[in-house]
Amino acid sequence: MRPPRQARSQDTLDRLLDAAEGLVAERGFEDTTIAELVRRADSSVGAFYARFRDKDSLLYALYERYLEQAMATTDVALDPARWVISPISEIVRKTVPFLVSVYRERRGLIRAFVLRNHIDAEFRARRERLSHHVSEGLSRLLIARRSEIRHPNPVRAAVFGLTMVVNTIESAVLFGDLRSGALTLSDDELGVELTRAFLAYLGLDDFSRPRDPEPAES
Amino acid sequence: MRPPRQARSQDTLDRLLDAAEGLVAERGFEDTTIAELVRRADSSVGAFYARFRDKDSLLYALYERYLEQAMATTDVALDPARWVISPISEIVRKTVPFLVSVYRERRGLIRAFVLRNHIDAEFRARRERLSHHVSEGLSRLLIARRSEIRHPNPVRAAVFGLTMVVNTIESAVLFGDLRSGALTLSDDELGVELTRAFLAYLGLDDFSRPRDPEPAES
DNA sequence: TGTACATCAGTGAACGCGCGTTCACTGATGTAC
DNA sequence: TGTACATCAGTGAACGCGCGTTCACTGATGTAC
Repeated sequence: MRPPRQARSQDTLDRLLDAAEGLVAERGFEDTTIAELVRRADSSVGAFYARFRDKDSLLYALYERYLEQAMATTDVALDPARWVISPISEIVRKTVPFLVSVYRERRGLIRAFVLRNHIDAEFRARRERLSHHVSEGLSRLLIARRSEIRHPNPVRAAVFGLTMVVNTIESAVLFGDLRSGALTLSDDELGVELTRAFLAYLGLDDFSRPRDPEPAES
Repeated sequence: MRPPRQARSQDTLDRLLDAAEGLVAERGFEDTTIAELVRRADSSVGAFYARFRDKDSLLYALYERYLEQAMATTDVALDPARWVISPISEIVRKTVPFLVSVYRERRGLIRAFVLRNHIDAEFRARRERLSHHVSEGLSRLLIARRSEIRHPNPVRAAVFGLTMVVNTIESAVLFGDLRSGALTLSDDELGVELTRAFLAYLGLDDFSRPRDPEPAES
């Protein structure tokens, strides 16, 4: 992507990226044509190719922009200062449903990225940066509480558990699995089951074992 | 797909399907051209269009053939007679790694189907038949052993747990996640972790809780 | 058993459609002196 | 402060490539009488 030299072209670039994000979210990348994109951005085919080498590098640019945002969101969500007095169960109970909501909000865009990831190794390499960042942040929190975890390898449990959670969110939210057929779940129910699964997999001492009954009133 | 009327054309059809399966497994559906397909099948473009309405219906035909086989495999693998004396832990411990190996063996073909599922609702509808069949079979086994399960809704646990397992196998085996980066797992390790996760999620009474020590020798 | 005709099967060159990309040109902005 | 020139920015019609699909034609197989 050639950087703009004048404010005017920076403006054009912003309009192109915004229009692209909208179109990609609505109809996917393949079904977005350059002609339609420049029409929506009030620009022109030539202006597009002055900034981008080809259509693909547009998707790369969108992905970079998205990855930056996602990393920032991760930093906030997994900031240790935010969870100082929280046990793992609370962290997971709040973080997993939040992740579901993030995927839901940017469904179309993330879907386009995931589809591309499936067939493009270069794209996967960029995602790896984000995965690594998220795994680091989550591991940091969980490892500080490793005494709660009975899984023999807490780091592996954190990373693998997160992978399972993300994969399932992707299939459910992005591709509509679990929305019909034998088992149909709302986003809330999805969050609940994923939380349960993650906690159980980590092997929390106090999870999925019958709680002690509350002390009687009298 | 127009059915053949002569043995000769049945033969051609078989060659077309076999060649197609090979090519699709090697390079995916989009990157398989009709020209290449008929060359490999020792056939011709016209012969192809005498059987198939268009390129897409070829993939549908391959999918039907695959679904039949997968259902048959499921019937064998989840046959209650095979597991009469087995507790859930044994069923899961053997079934999950088997599932990993099935995905590994037919990686390319299944990958093409999954990619198509992501963008084609008609395709998803056909998969639903298989999903349902597998869920039924698994639920049958687990429900007969429901006293082992502490998850409040054993049927949901079986179906949702299976979904998580399948999603993770797809991302790992079909798309090479977990093959580099923070966490790298072999197929065997993948099977082990998925088994652990599934059993923990079901909430088996005797799972992921420290075993009683073996009685001392003396 | 043979003949005529209908239908099935197969061939591959040619067509055509959809888009991504190029390119010749006009206008705007920056810079040297 | 003004002039000349270079570079940046923008325009959109035209091009062209890759493949899926068609179609006019030849040959093989089945069937009626």
